[in-house]
Amino acid sequence: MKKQLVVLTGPTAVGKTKLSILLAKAIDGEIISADSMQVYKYMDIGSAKIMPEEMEGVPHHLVDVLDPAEEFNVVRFQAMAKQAMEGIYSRGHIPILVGGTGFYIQAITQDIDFAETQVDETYRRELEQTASQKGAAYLHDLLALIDPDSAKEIHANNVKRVIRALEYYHETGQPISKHNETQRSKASPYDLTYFVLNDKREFLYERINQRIDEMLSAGLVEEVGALKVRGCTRDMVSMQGLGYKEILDYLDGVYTLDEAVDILKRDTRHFAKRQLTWFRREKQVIWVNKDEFDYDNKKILEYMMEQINDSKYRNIL
RNA sequence: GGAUGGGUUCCCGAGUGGCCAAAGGGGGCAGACUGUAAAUCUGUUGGCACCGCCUUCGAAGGUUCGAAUCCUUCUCCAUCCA
Repeated sequence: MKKQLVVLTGPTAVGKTKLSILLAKAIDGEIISADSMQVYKYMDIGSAKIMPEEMEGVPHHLVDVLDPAEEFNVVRFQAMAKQAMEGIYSRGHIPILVGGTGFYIQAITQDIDFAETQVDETYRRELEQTASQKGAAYLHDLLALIDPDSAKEIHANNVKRVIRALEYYHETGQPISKHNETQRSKASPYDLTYFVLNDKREFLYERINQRIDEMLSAGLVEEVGALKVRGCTRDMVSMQGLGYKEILDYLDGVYTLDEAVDILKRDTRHFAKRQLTWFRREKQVIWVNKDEFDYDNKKILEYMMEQINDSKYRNIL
């Protein structure tokens, strides 16, 4: 029998965190954060991290556990999340995956099998250098030689993904396109209920702008300044987070504060759009449009409970 | 009151007689995504009955086979002189 798993996601600033607490209490769940930034310590304001007093006693996992200098990626997330889930199941609780990183969620719900190879940093750097010296097209041609399918799918300008495809072949001797294909066709090993909380686009954008203003008055600049003093630099994964990279640029004199804030707001809006695109593509998601519930979390929760109770039936279909 | 520069598609901004529904950028919208994913990348952006037609370049007239581009008047903005 499949184990139960609940996912609560949605675009940034839509209100996932608050709802997640209600949900966790209602189903006796524990929360696993599926968020690439909230894992990091000292990054509270910019990542809109939930604070201990807001948790209301609901156990949270993968929040505030890594140092900003540490690298984080899907594979690591997957391993940590799976481990947390084991603990949760053993306690007889239901894991609730909460967060906006669609890829991370997919890594769990589809149980993607990432080849357990070691990333060869030297090779990666080599490819990066080749790209900057001989151009993206050259690298893409290289990929076409060993994995024409991937070359067809990945745009030449998307250097990061071209590099990963090349890297994958280098590590495994297999084309990544083939690997992707087999992974894609897998069914979820969980009794899954996957919610996407959403709101009207204009309201969402408004909330994003508003939230960033709040972050600023809560001391975002100071937070980033402190990280800088700590030795955080742009090339760290943690400093690629929205709010961090822009404010870092401001502190480095690349932009004025106003410019940095405008860019941050815009990029966050763009991000929200990308998230939505991702979720639209996911199968078996249950869209929860806030306006259809009069923006009443109680009504939303009621609906979610129904869906969770129906999930067993639904997952057999 | 006078002089000069200027009003271009959602915004900024090129365009100075045909190759202009109009470069480029931004924003918006849409999409991709299987070890950096809050990353990275792509497409599209006047309307339609869409290989063609219609509406657009401050407004109204005019010149011309033909105008966003030339002329006239008006109007608004900016700067300068009074």
